[in-house]
Amino acid sequence: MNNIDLLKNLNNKQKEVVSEIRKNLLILAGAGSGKTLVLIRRIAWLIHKEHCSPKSILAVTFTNKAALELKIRIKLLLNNNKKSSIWIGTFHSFAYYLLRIHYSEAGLSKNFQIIDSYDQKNLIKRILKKMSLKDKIYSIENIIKYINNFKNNLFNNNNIIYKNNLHNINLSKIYDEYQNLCKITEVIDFNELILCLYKLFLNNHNILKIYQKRFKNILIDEFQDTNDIQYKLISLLYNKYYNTKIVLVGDDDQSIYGWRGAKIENINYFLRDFDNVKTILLEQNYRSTSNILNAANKLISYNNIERKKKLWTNSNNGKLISIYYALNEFDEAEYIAKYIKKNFLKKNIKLNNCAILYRNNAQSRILEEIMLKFSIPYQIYGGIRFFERYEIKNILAYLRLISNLNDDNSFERIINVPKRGIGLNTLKIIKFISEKFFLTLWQSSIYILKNKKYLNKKSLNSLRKFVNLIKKLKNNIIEKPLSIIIEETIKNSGLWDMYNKNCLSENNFTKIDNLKEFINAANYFMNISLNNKKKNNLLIDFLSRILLLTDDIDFKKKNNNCNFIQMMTLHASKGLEFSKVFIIGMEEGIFPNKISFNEKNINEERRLAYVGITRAKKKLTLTYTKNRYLYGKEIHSIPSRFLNELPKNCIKKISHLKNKNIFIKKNILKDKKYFIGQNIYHKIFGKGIILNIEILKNNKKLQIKFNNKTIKWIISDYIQVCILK
DNA sequence: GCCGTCGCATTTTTT
DNA sequence: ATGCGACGGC
Repeated sequence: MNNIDLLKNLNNKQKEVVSEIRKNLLILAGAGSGKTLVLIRRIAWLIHKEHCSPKSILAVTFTNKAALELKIRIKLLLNNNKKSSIWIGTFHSFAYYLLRIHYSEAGLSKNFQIIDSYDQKNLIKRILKKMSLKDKIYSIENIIKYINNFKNNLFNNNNIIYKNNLHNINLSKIYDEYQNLCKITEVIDFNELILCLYKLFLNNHNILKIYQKRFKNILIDEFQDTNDIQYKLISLLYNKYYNTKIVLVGDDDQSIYGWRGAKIENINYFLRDFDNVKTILLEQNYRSTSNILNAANKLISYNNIERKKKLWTNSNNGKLISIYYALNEFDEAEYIAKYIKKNFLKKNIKLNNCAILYRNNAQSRILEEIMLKFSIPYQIYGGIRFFERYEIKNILAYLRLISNLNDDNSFERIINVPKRGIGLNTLKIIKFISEKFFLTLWQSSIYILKNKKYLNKKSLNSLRKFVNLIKKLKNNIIEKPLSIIIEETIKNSGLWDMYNKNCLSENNFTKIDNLKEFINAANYFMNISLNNKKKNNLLIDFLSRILLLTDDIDFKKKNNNCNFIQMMTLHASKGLEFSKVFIIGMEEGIFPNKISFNEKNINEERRLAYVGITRAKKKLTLTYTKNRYLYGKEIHSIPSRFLNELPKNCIKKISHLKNKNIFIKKNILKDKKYFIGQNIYHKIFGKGIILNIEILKNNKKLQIKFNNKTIKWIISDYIQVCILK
């Protein structure tokens, strides 16, 4: 391999990225500008042209999927069958990897486990219950935000200050208790992973030095989505006297994780804090038609922020962007289903290159329903992930408990699953003792079994049975392969029987299926870690690793050759591309989401729309509805402001609403019903539209927006249905 | 201790 | 519409 190959088919800017090795680089890479290709070529360049050791390269991606893609493509390019020693992964897996090695210097226990956001929530719930704080300020969402912000911003929690000082005191009490419980149950959360590594480096210069010396080439992808602590971590790893070279790749227009603490400003900080930085703009888009690109550019220009770059393309106009106005979300889904039938299935065109994107996961439900009805094969990314399923959580809890008896989270989860006669009262006693003597729930149970006075005979018996079961399961794991351990734990714990008993019910059938799938996952994991030296740690490693892998390694045989339409949230679509893209629910309140109706957040929503639009290569369809069911009620929707921000010459509007309106009107008149969005007439106030309906005893109360823009609640008796064209 | 029922609140995005 | 917590009857 020579340098000519590595620069082949690249534009001048791209060539610069691949071959400029004397400077730190800030690459502002627009959507579809060949970013991944360039990254891969650069890594190859470092190895082949500059003779850097693969071990000197650290490549951090945002998701595991991106990491996997990078790994595969590099392997292909390097034509190398050996296991590559380039370190590629997410910040979280990087932190995990190092903390496993340096656990003791980091102040962690040897077998520490990671908790995901679900466990985090449970833990906080338990703390709140214990402290009996009921105020709305102590809602779980708020507490999670507080704790995560606290960690992401290195304890500078300036943005959360409540007027009432008691709140601050309580919040910090909750925080301390949370940290304390994590410590004694030997678990750490996602943010703590990064924070812990940061502190490790900060307090142990000898360790930091090892990695500064090793990682001379640092590449960070999706830099716009890094947070404070990640930025600090990068800064620590960088040592100009060791000649470290950093390449940051990002796109300020695609920053969509502000709610998770991501700071676009990091891009500017990098320019401010680092020497010898060269900024390179990748502005040529190789993905989309110019209609799609123009629409994206126009839309994002409404953010009124100075634009660092502007995408352009050589490709032709292509098809117009369709905007479909649907009656409601069912009509919306049916339109897509019919489109797919007509343009894909009947023509035998594969669906893989086709995606439906939505703002929130709940929107996928109707889609699923309709796709099933029209027999269109689909595949959903995200949503309830495999490892978040109830049955999987249960087996995970058993495995975690037997590898760490002090894992209270897991203990509490499965002490009575399946039912074994240990109810709330027994649990209360166990908790009471644990608090009194500063014991974990497991230790407390042992204590109670010794000092029989705390429980009656029946309860004691049930508890003893449980403790013995766990001991038996624990003894069983010695000297056995991982998948066998898991299989036997599923069977011996009683979980299998619990779901198998009435497997006639569809629900339990899939649950059993998922458990089998979980065993497969363990097998898969065993195979890829075959060269691991220590078998004892395999279970512990497996349990933590899978939490970090949640997003993409869906063990349900994802086969790219299969013919499925892809469905996912806009967030999940980042970094992907499809020939044909639908974005649904283009309505105020949904997209942009109503929680984001302020300037800062609206900008992020707009960037999200930008991300969605730029996923499309050839054809884009946006849909919105007239009415939508929300929280069990039908509401009248208002078209998303983003629709108005698209250039008129790039779009084409489609609606079959007129026909549908007439059809419905007939029904309504027959049933004497009112519906939201219906046009009505009032003797005094004139014409108006129904916004909301409330049912009274004998008639209905209607909220109506009249043509003079006033909104009133009116009893239905005084209203006449008005037939409009 | 278990199970069914009622009423209440809750709907953003994810490593 | 769904899901969770509280409550009461068995």
